[in-house]
Amino acid sequence: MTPLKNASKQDSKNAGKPAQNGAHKAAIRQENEEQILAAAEKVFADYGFKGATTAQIAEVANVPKANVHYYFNTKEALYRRIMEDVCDHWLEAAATFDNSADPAVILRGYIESKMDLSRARPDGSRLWAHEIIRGAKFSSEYISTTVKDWLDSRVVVMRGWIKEGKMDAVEPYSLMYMIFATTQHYADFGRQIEIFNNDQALSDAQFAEAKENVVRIILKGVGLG
Amino acid sequence: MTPLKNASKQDSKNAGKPAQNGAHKAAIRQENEEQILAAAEKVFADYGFKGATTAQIAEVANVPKANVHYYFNTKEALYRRIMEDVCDHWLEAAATFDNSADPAVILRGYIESKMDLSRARPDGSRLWAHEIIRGAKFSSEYISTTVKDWLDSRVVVMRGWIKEGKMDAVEPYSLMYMIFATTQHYADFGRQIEIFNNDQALSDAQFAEAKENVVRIILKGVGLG
DNA sequence: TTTTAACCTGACCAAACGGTCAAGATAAAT
DNA sequence: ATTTATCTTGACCGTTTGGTCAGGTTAAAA
Repeated sequence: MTPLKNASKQDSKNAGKPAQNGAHKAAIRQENEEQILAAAEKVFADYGFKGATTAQIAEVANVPKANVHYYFNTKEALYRRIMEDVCDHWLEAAATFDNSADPAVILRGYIESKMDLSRARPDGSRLWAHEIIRGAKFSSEYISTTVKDWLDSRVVVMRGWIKEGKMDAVEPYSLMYMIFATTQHYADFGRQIEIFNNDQALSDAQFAEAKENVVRIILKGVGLG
Repeated sequence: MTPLKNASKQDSKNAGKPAQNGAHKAAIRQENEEQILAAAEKVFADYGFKGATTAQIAEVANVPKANVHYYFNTKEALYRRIMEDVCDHWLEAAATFDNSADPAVILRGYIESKMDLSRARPDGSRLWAHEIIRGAKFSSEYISTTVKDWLDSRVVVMRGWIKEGKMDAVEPYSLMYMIFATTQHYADFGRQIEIFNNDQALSDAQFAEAKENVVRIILKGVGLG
């Protein structure tokens, strides 16, 4: 499988298309691309790569189907482009996991930023879930390099905390999987939570409470409470 | 949306088909149905309802496509039948959450049985994930009745524990969502965990360690450690 | 103003889709 | 032995799929 990201943003965005345009033309292109990308993210998030159709993406984007193929040659190219965006956002959340501060502060910050990401961009999380459930066909290289390197380095940091007696001797991988799972659950299983919440989406207050509960349980659970 | 389960197991299993057969014919039917169901669970788990194709199910089951439609009239009927099985298994795990014992024992037992279910039947969990991510189109009634009733009753039990000072004052819903998310993550995101584990599925020993870590973090996290 | 390059889209295509059916094969009931 | 009911499946059907393309429109460049 080819790598998810093997070209610069600019190259992949305008694959085989002009780079320099007049202001008006450029604006048209940008607006149409954004509209199609937003629609595709929704439809892919609902049905996954195989289940989504270009016709439905076009309908949601409110453009003719042929226009979708004008801006993004193939369904796969469109999917890859969106996966890049999702990965970029994930990396932003990952960056909050620095190691310049107190373990409790670091973990809290990371959990909170992942919860916020689930709240702000649930479709990205759901799309990622589809991708992994299906076997990470498009993104296994990205996971085994970028994400794994990041994860392994955090695991080293945490083993340091454990050795220094700052944290309980829990397996860092298990802890990280728990953080991934719990934070993303609020996006991926948002519909289920909504049903449990009497068919109403969580209010901002409810979500804030959930976030605080997640932080508290995990921090205390690893001896940082 | 029609209810997921509106007929007895026997009725839906042999929908419009004979109930009494000679031993040989009955054996043939049972074997073919099992083969098709097993194949369908895999394919639906990979691609979801819309993304899965009856041709692929037939290929995995090693029967002609027409035979799939002979035993299960439509793709939807086949999907519903498998969802029923998944729900039945979930109910078994749910049953381990009794309230006749110590809170720590109860929670440990429930978490462990959910982890074991993820290990033993990952496809069922992945299929459920597809169903919810997509918006619970087929199962919203089941969730809002059977599952919600079960969940709410456990929440009441936990609020009792909190009032009696046996457990920290965490929001029970947040705790349950964390248990759902973390335990199911080992099935739904199994491929990702595999990649992090140097492209090797977790060994029995690794999984047992993960299970123990999950139990320990959660129990301590809610003051039951 | 003319030319050129980009944008737009209805109509179309081959392949894949869920589902049907007639006709043959097999086994149970008579 | 004959009838009856079930199992089996290649061939087929109408629809949907991802993708193409000719020919038109629009705006930037010359």
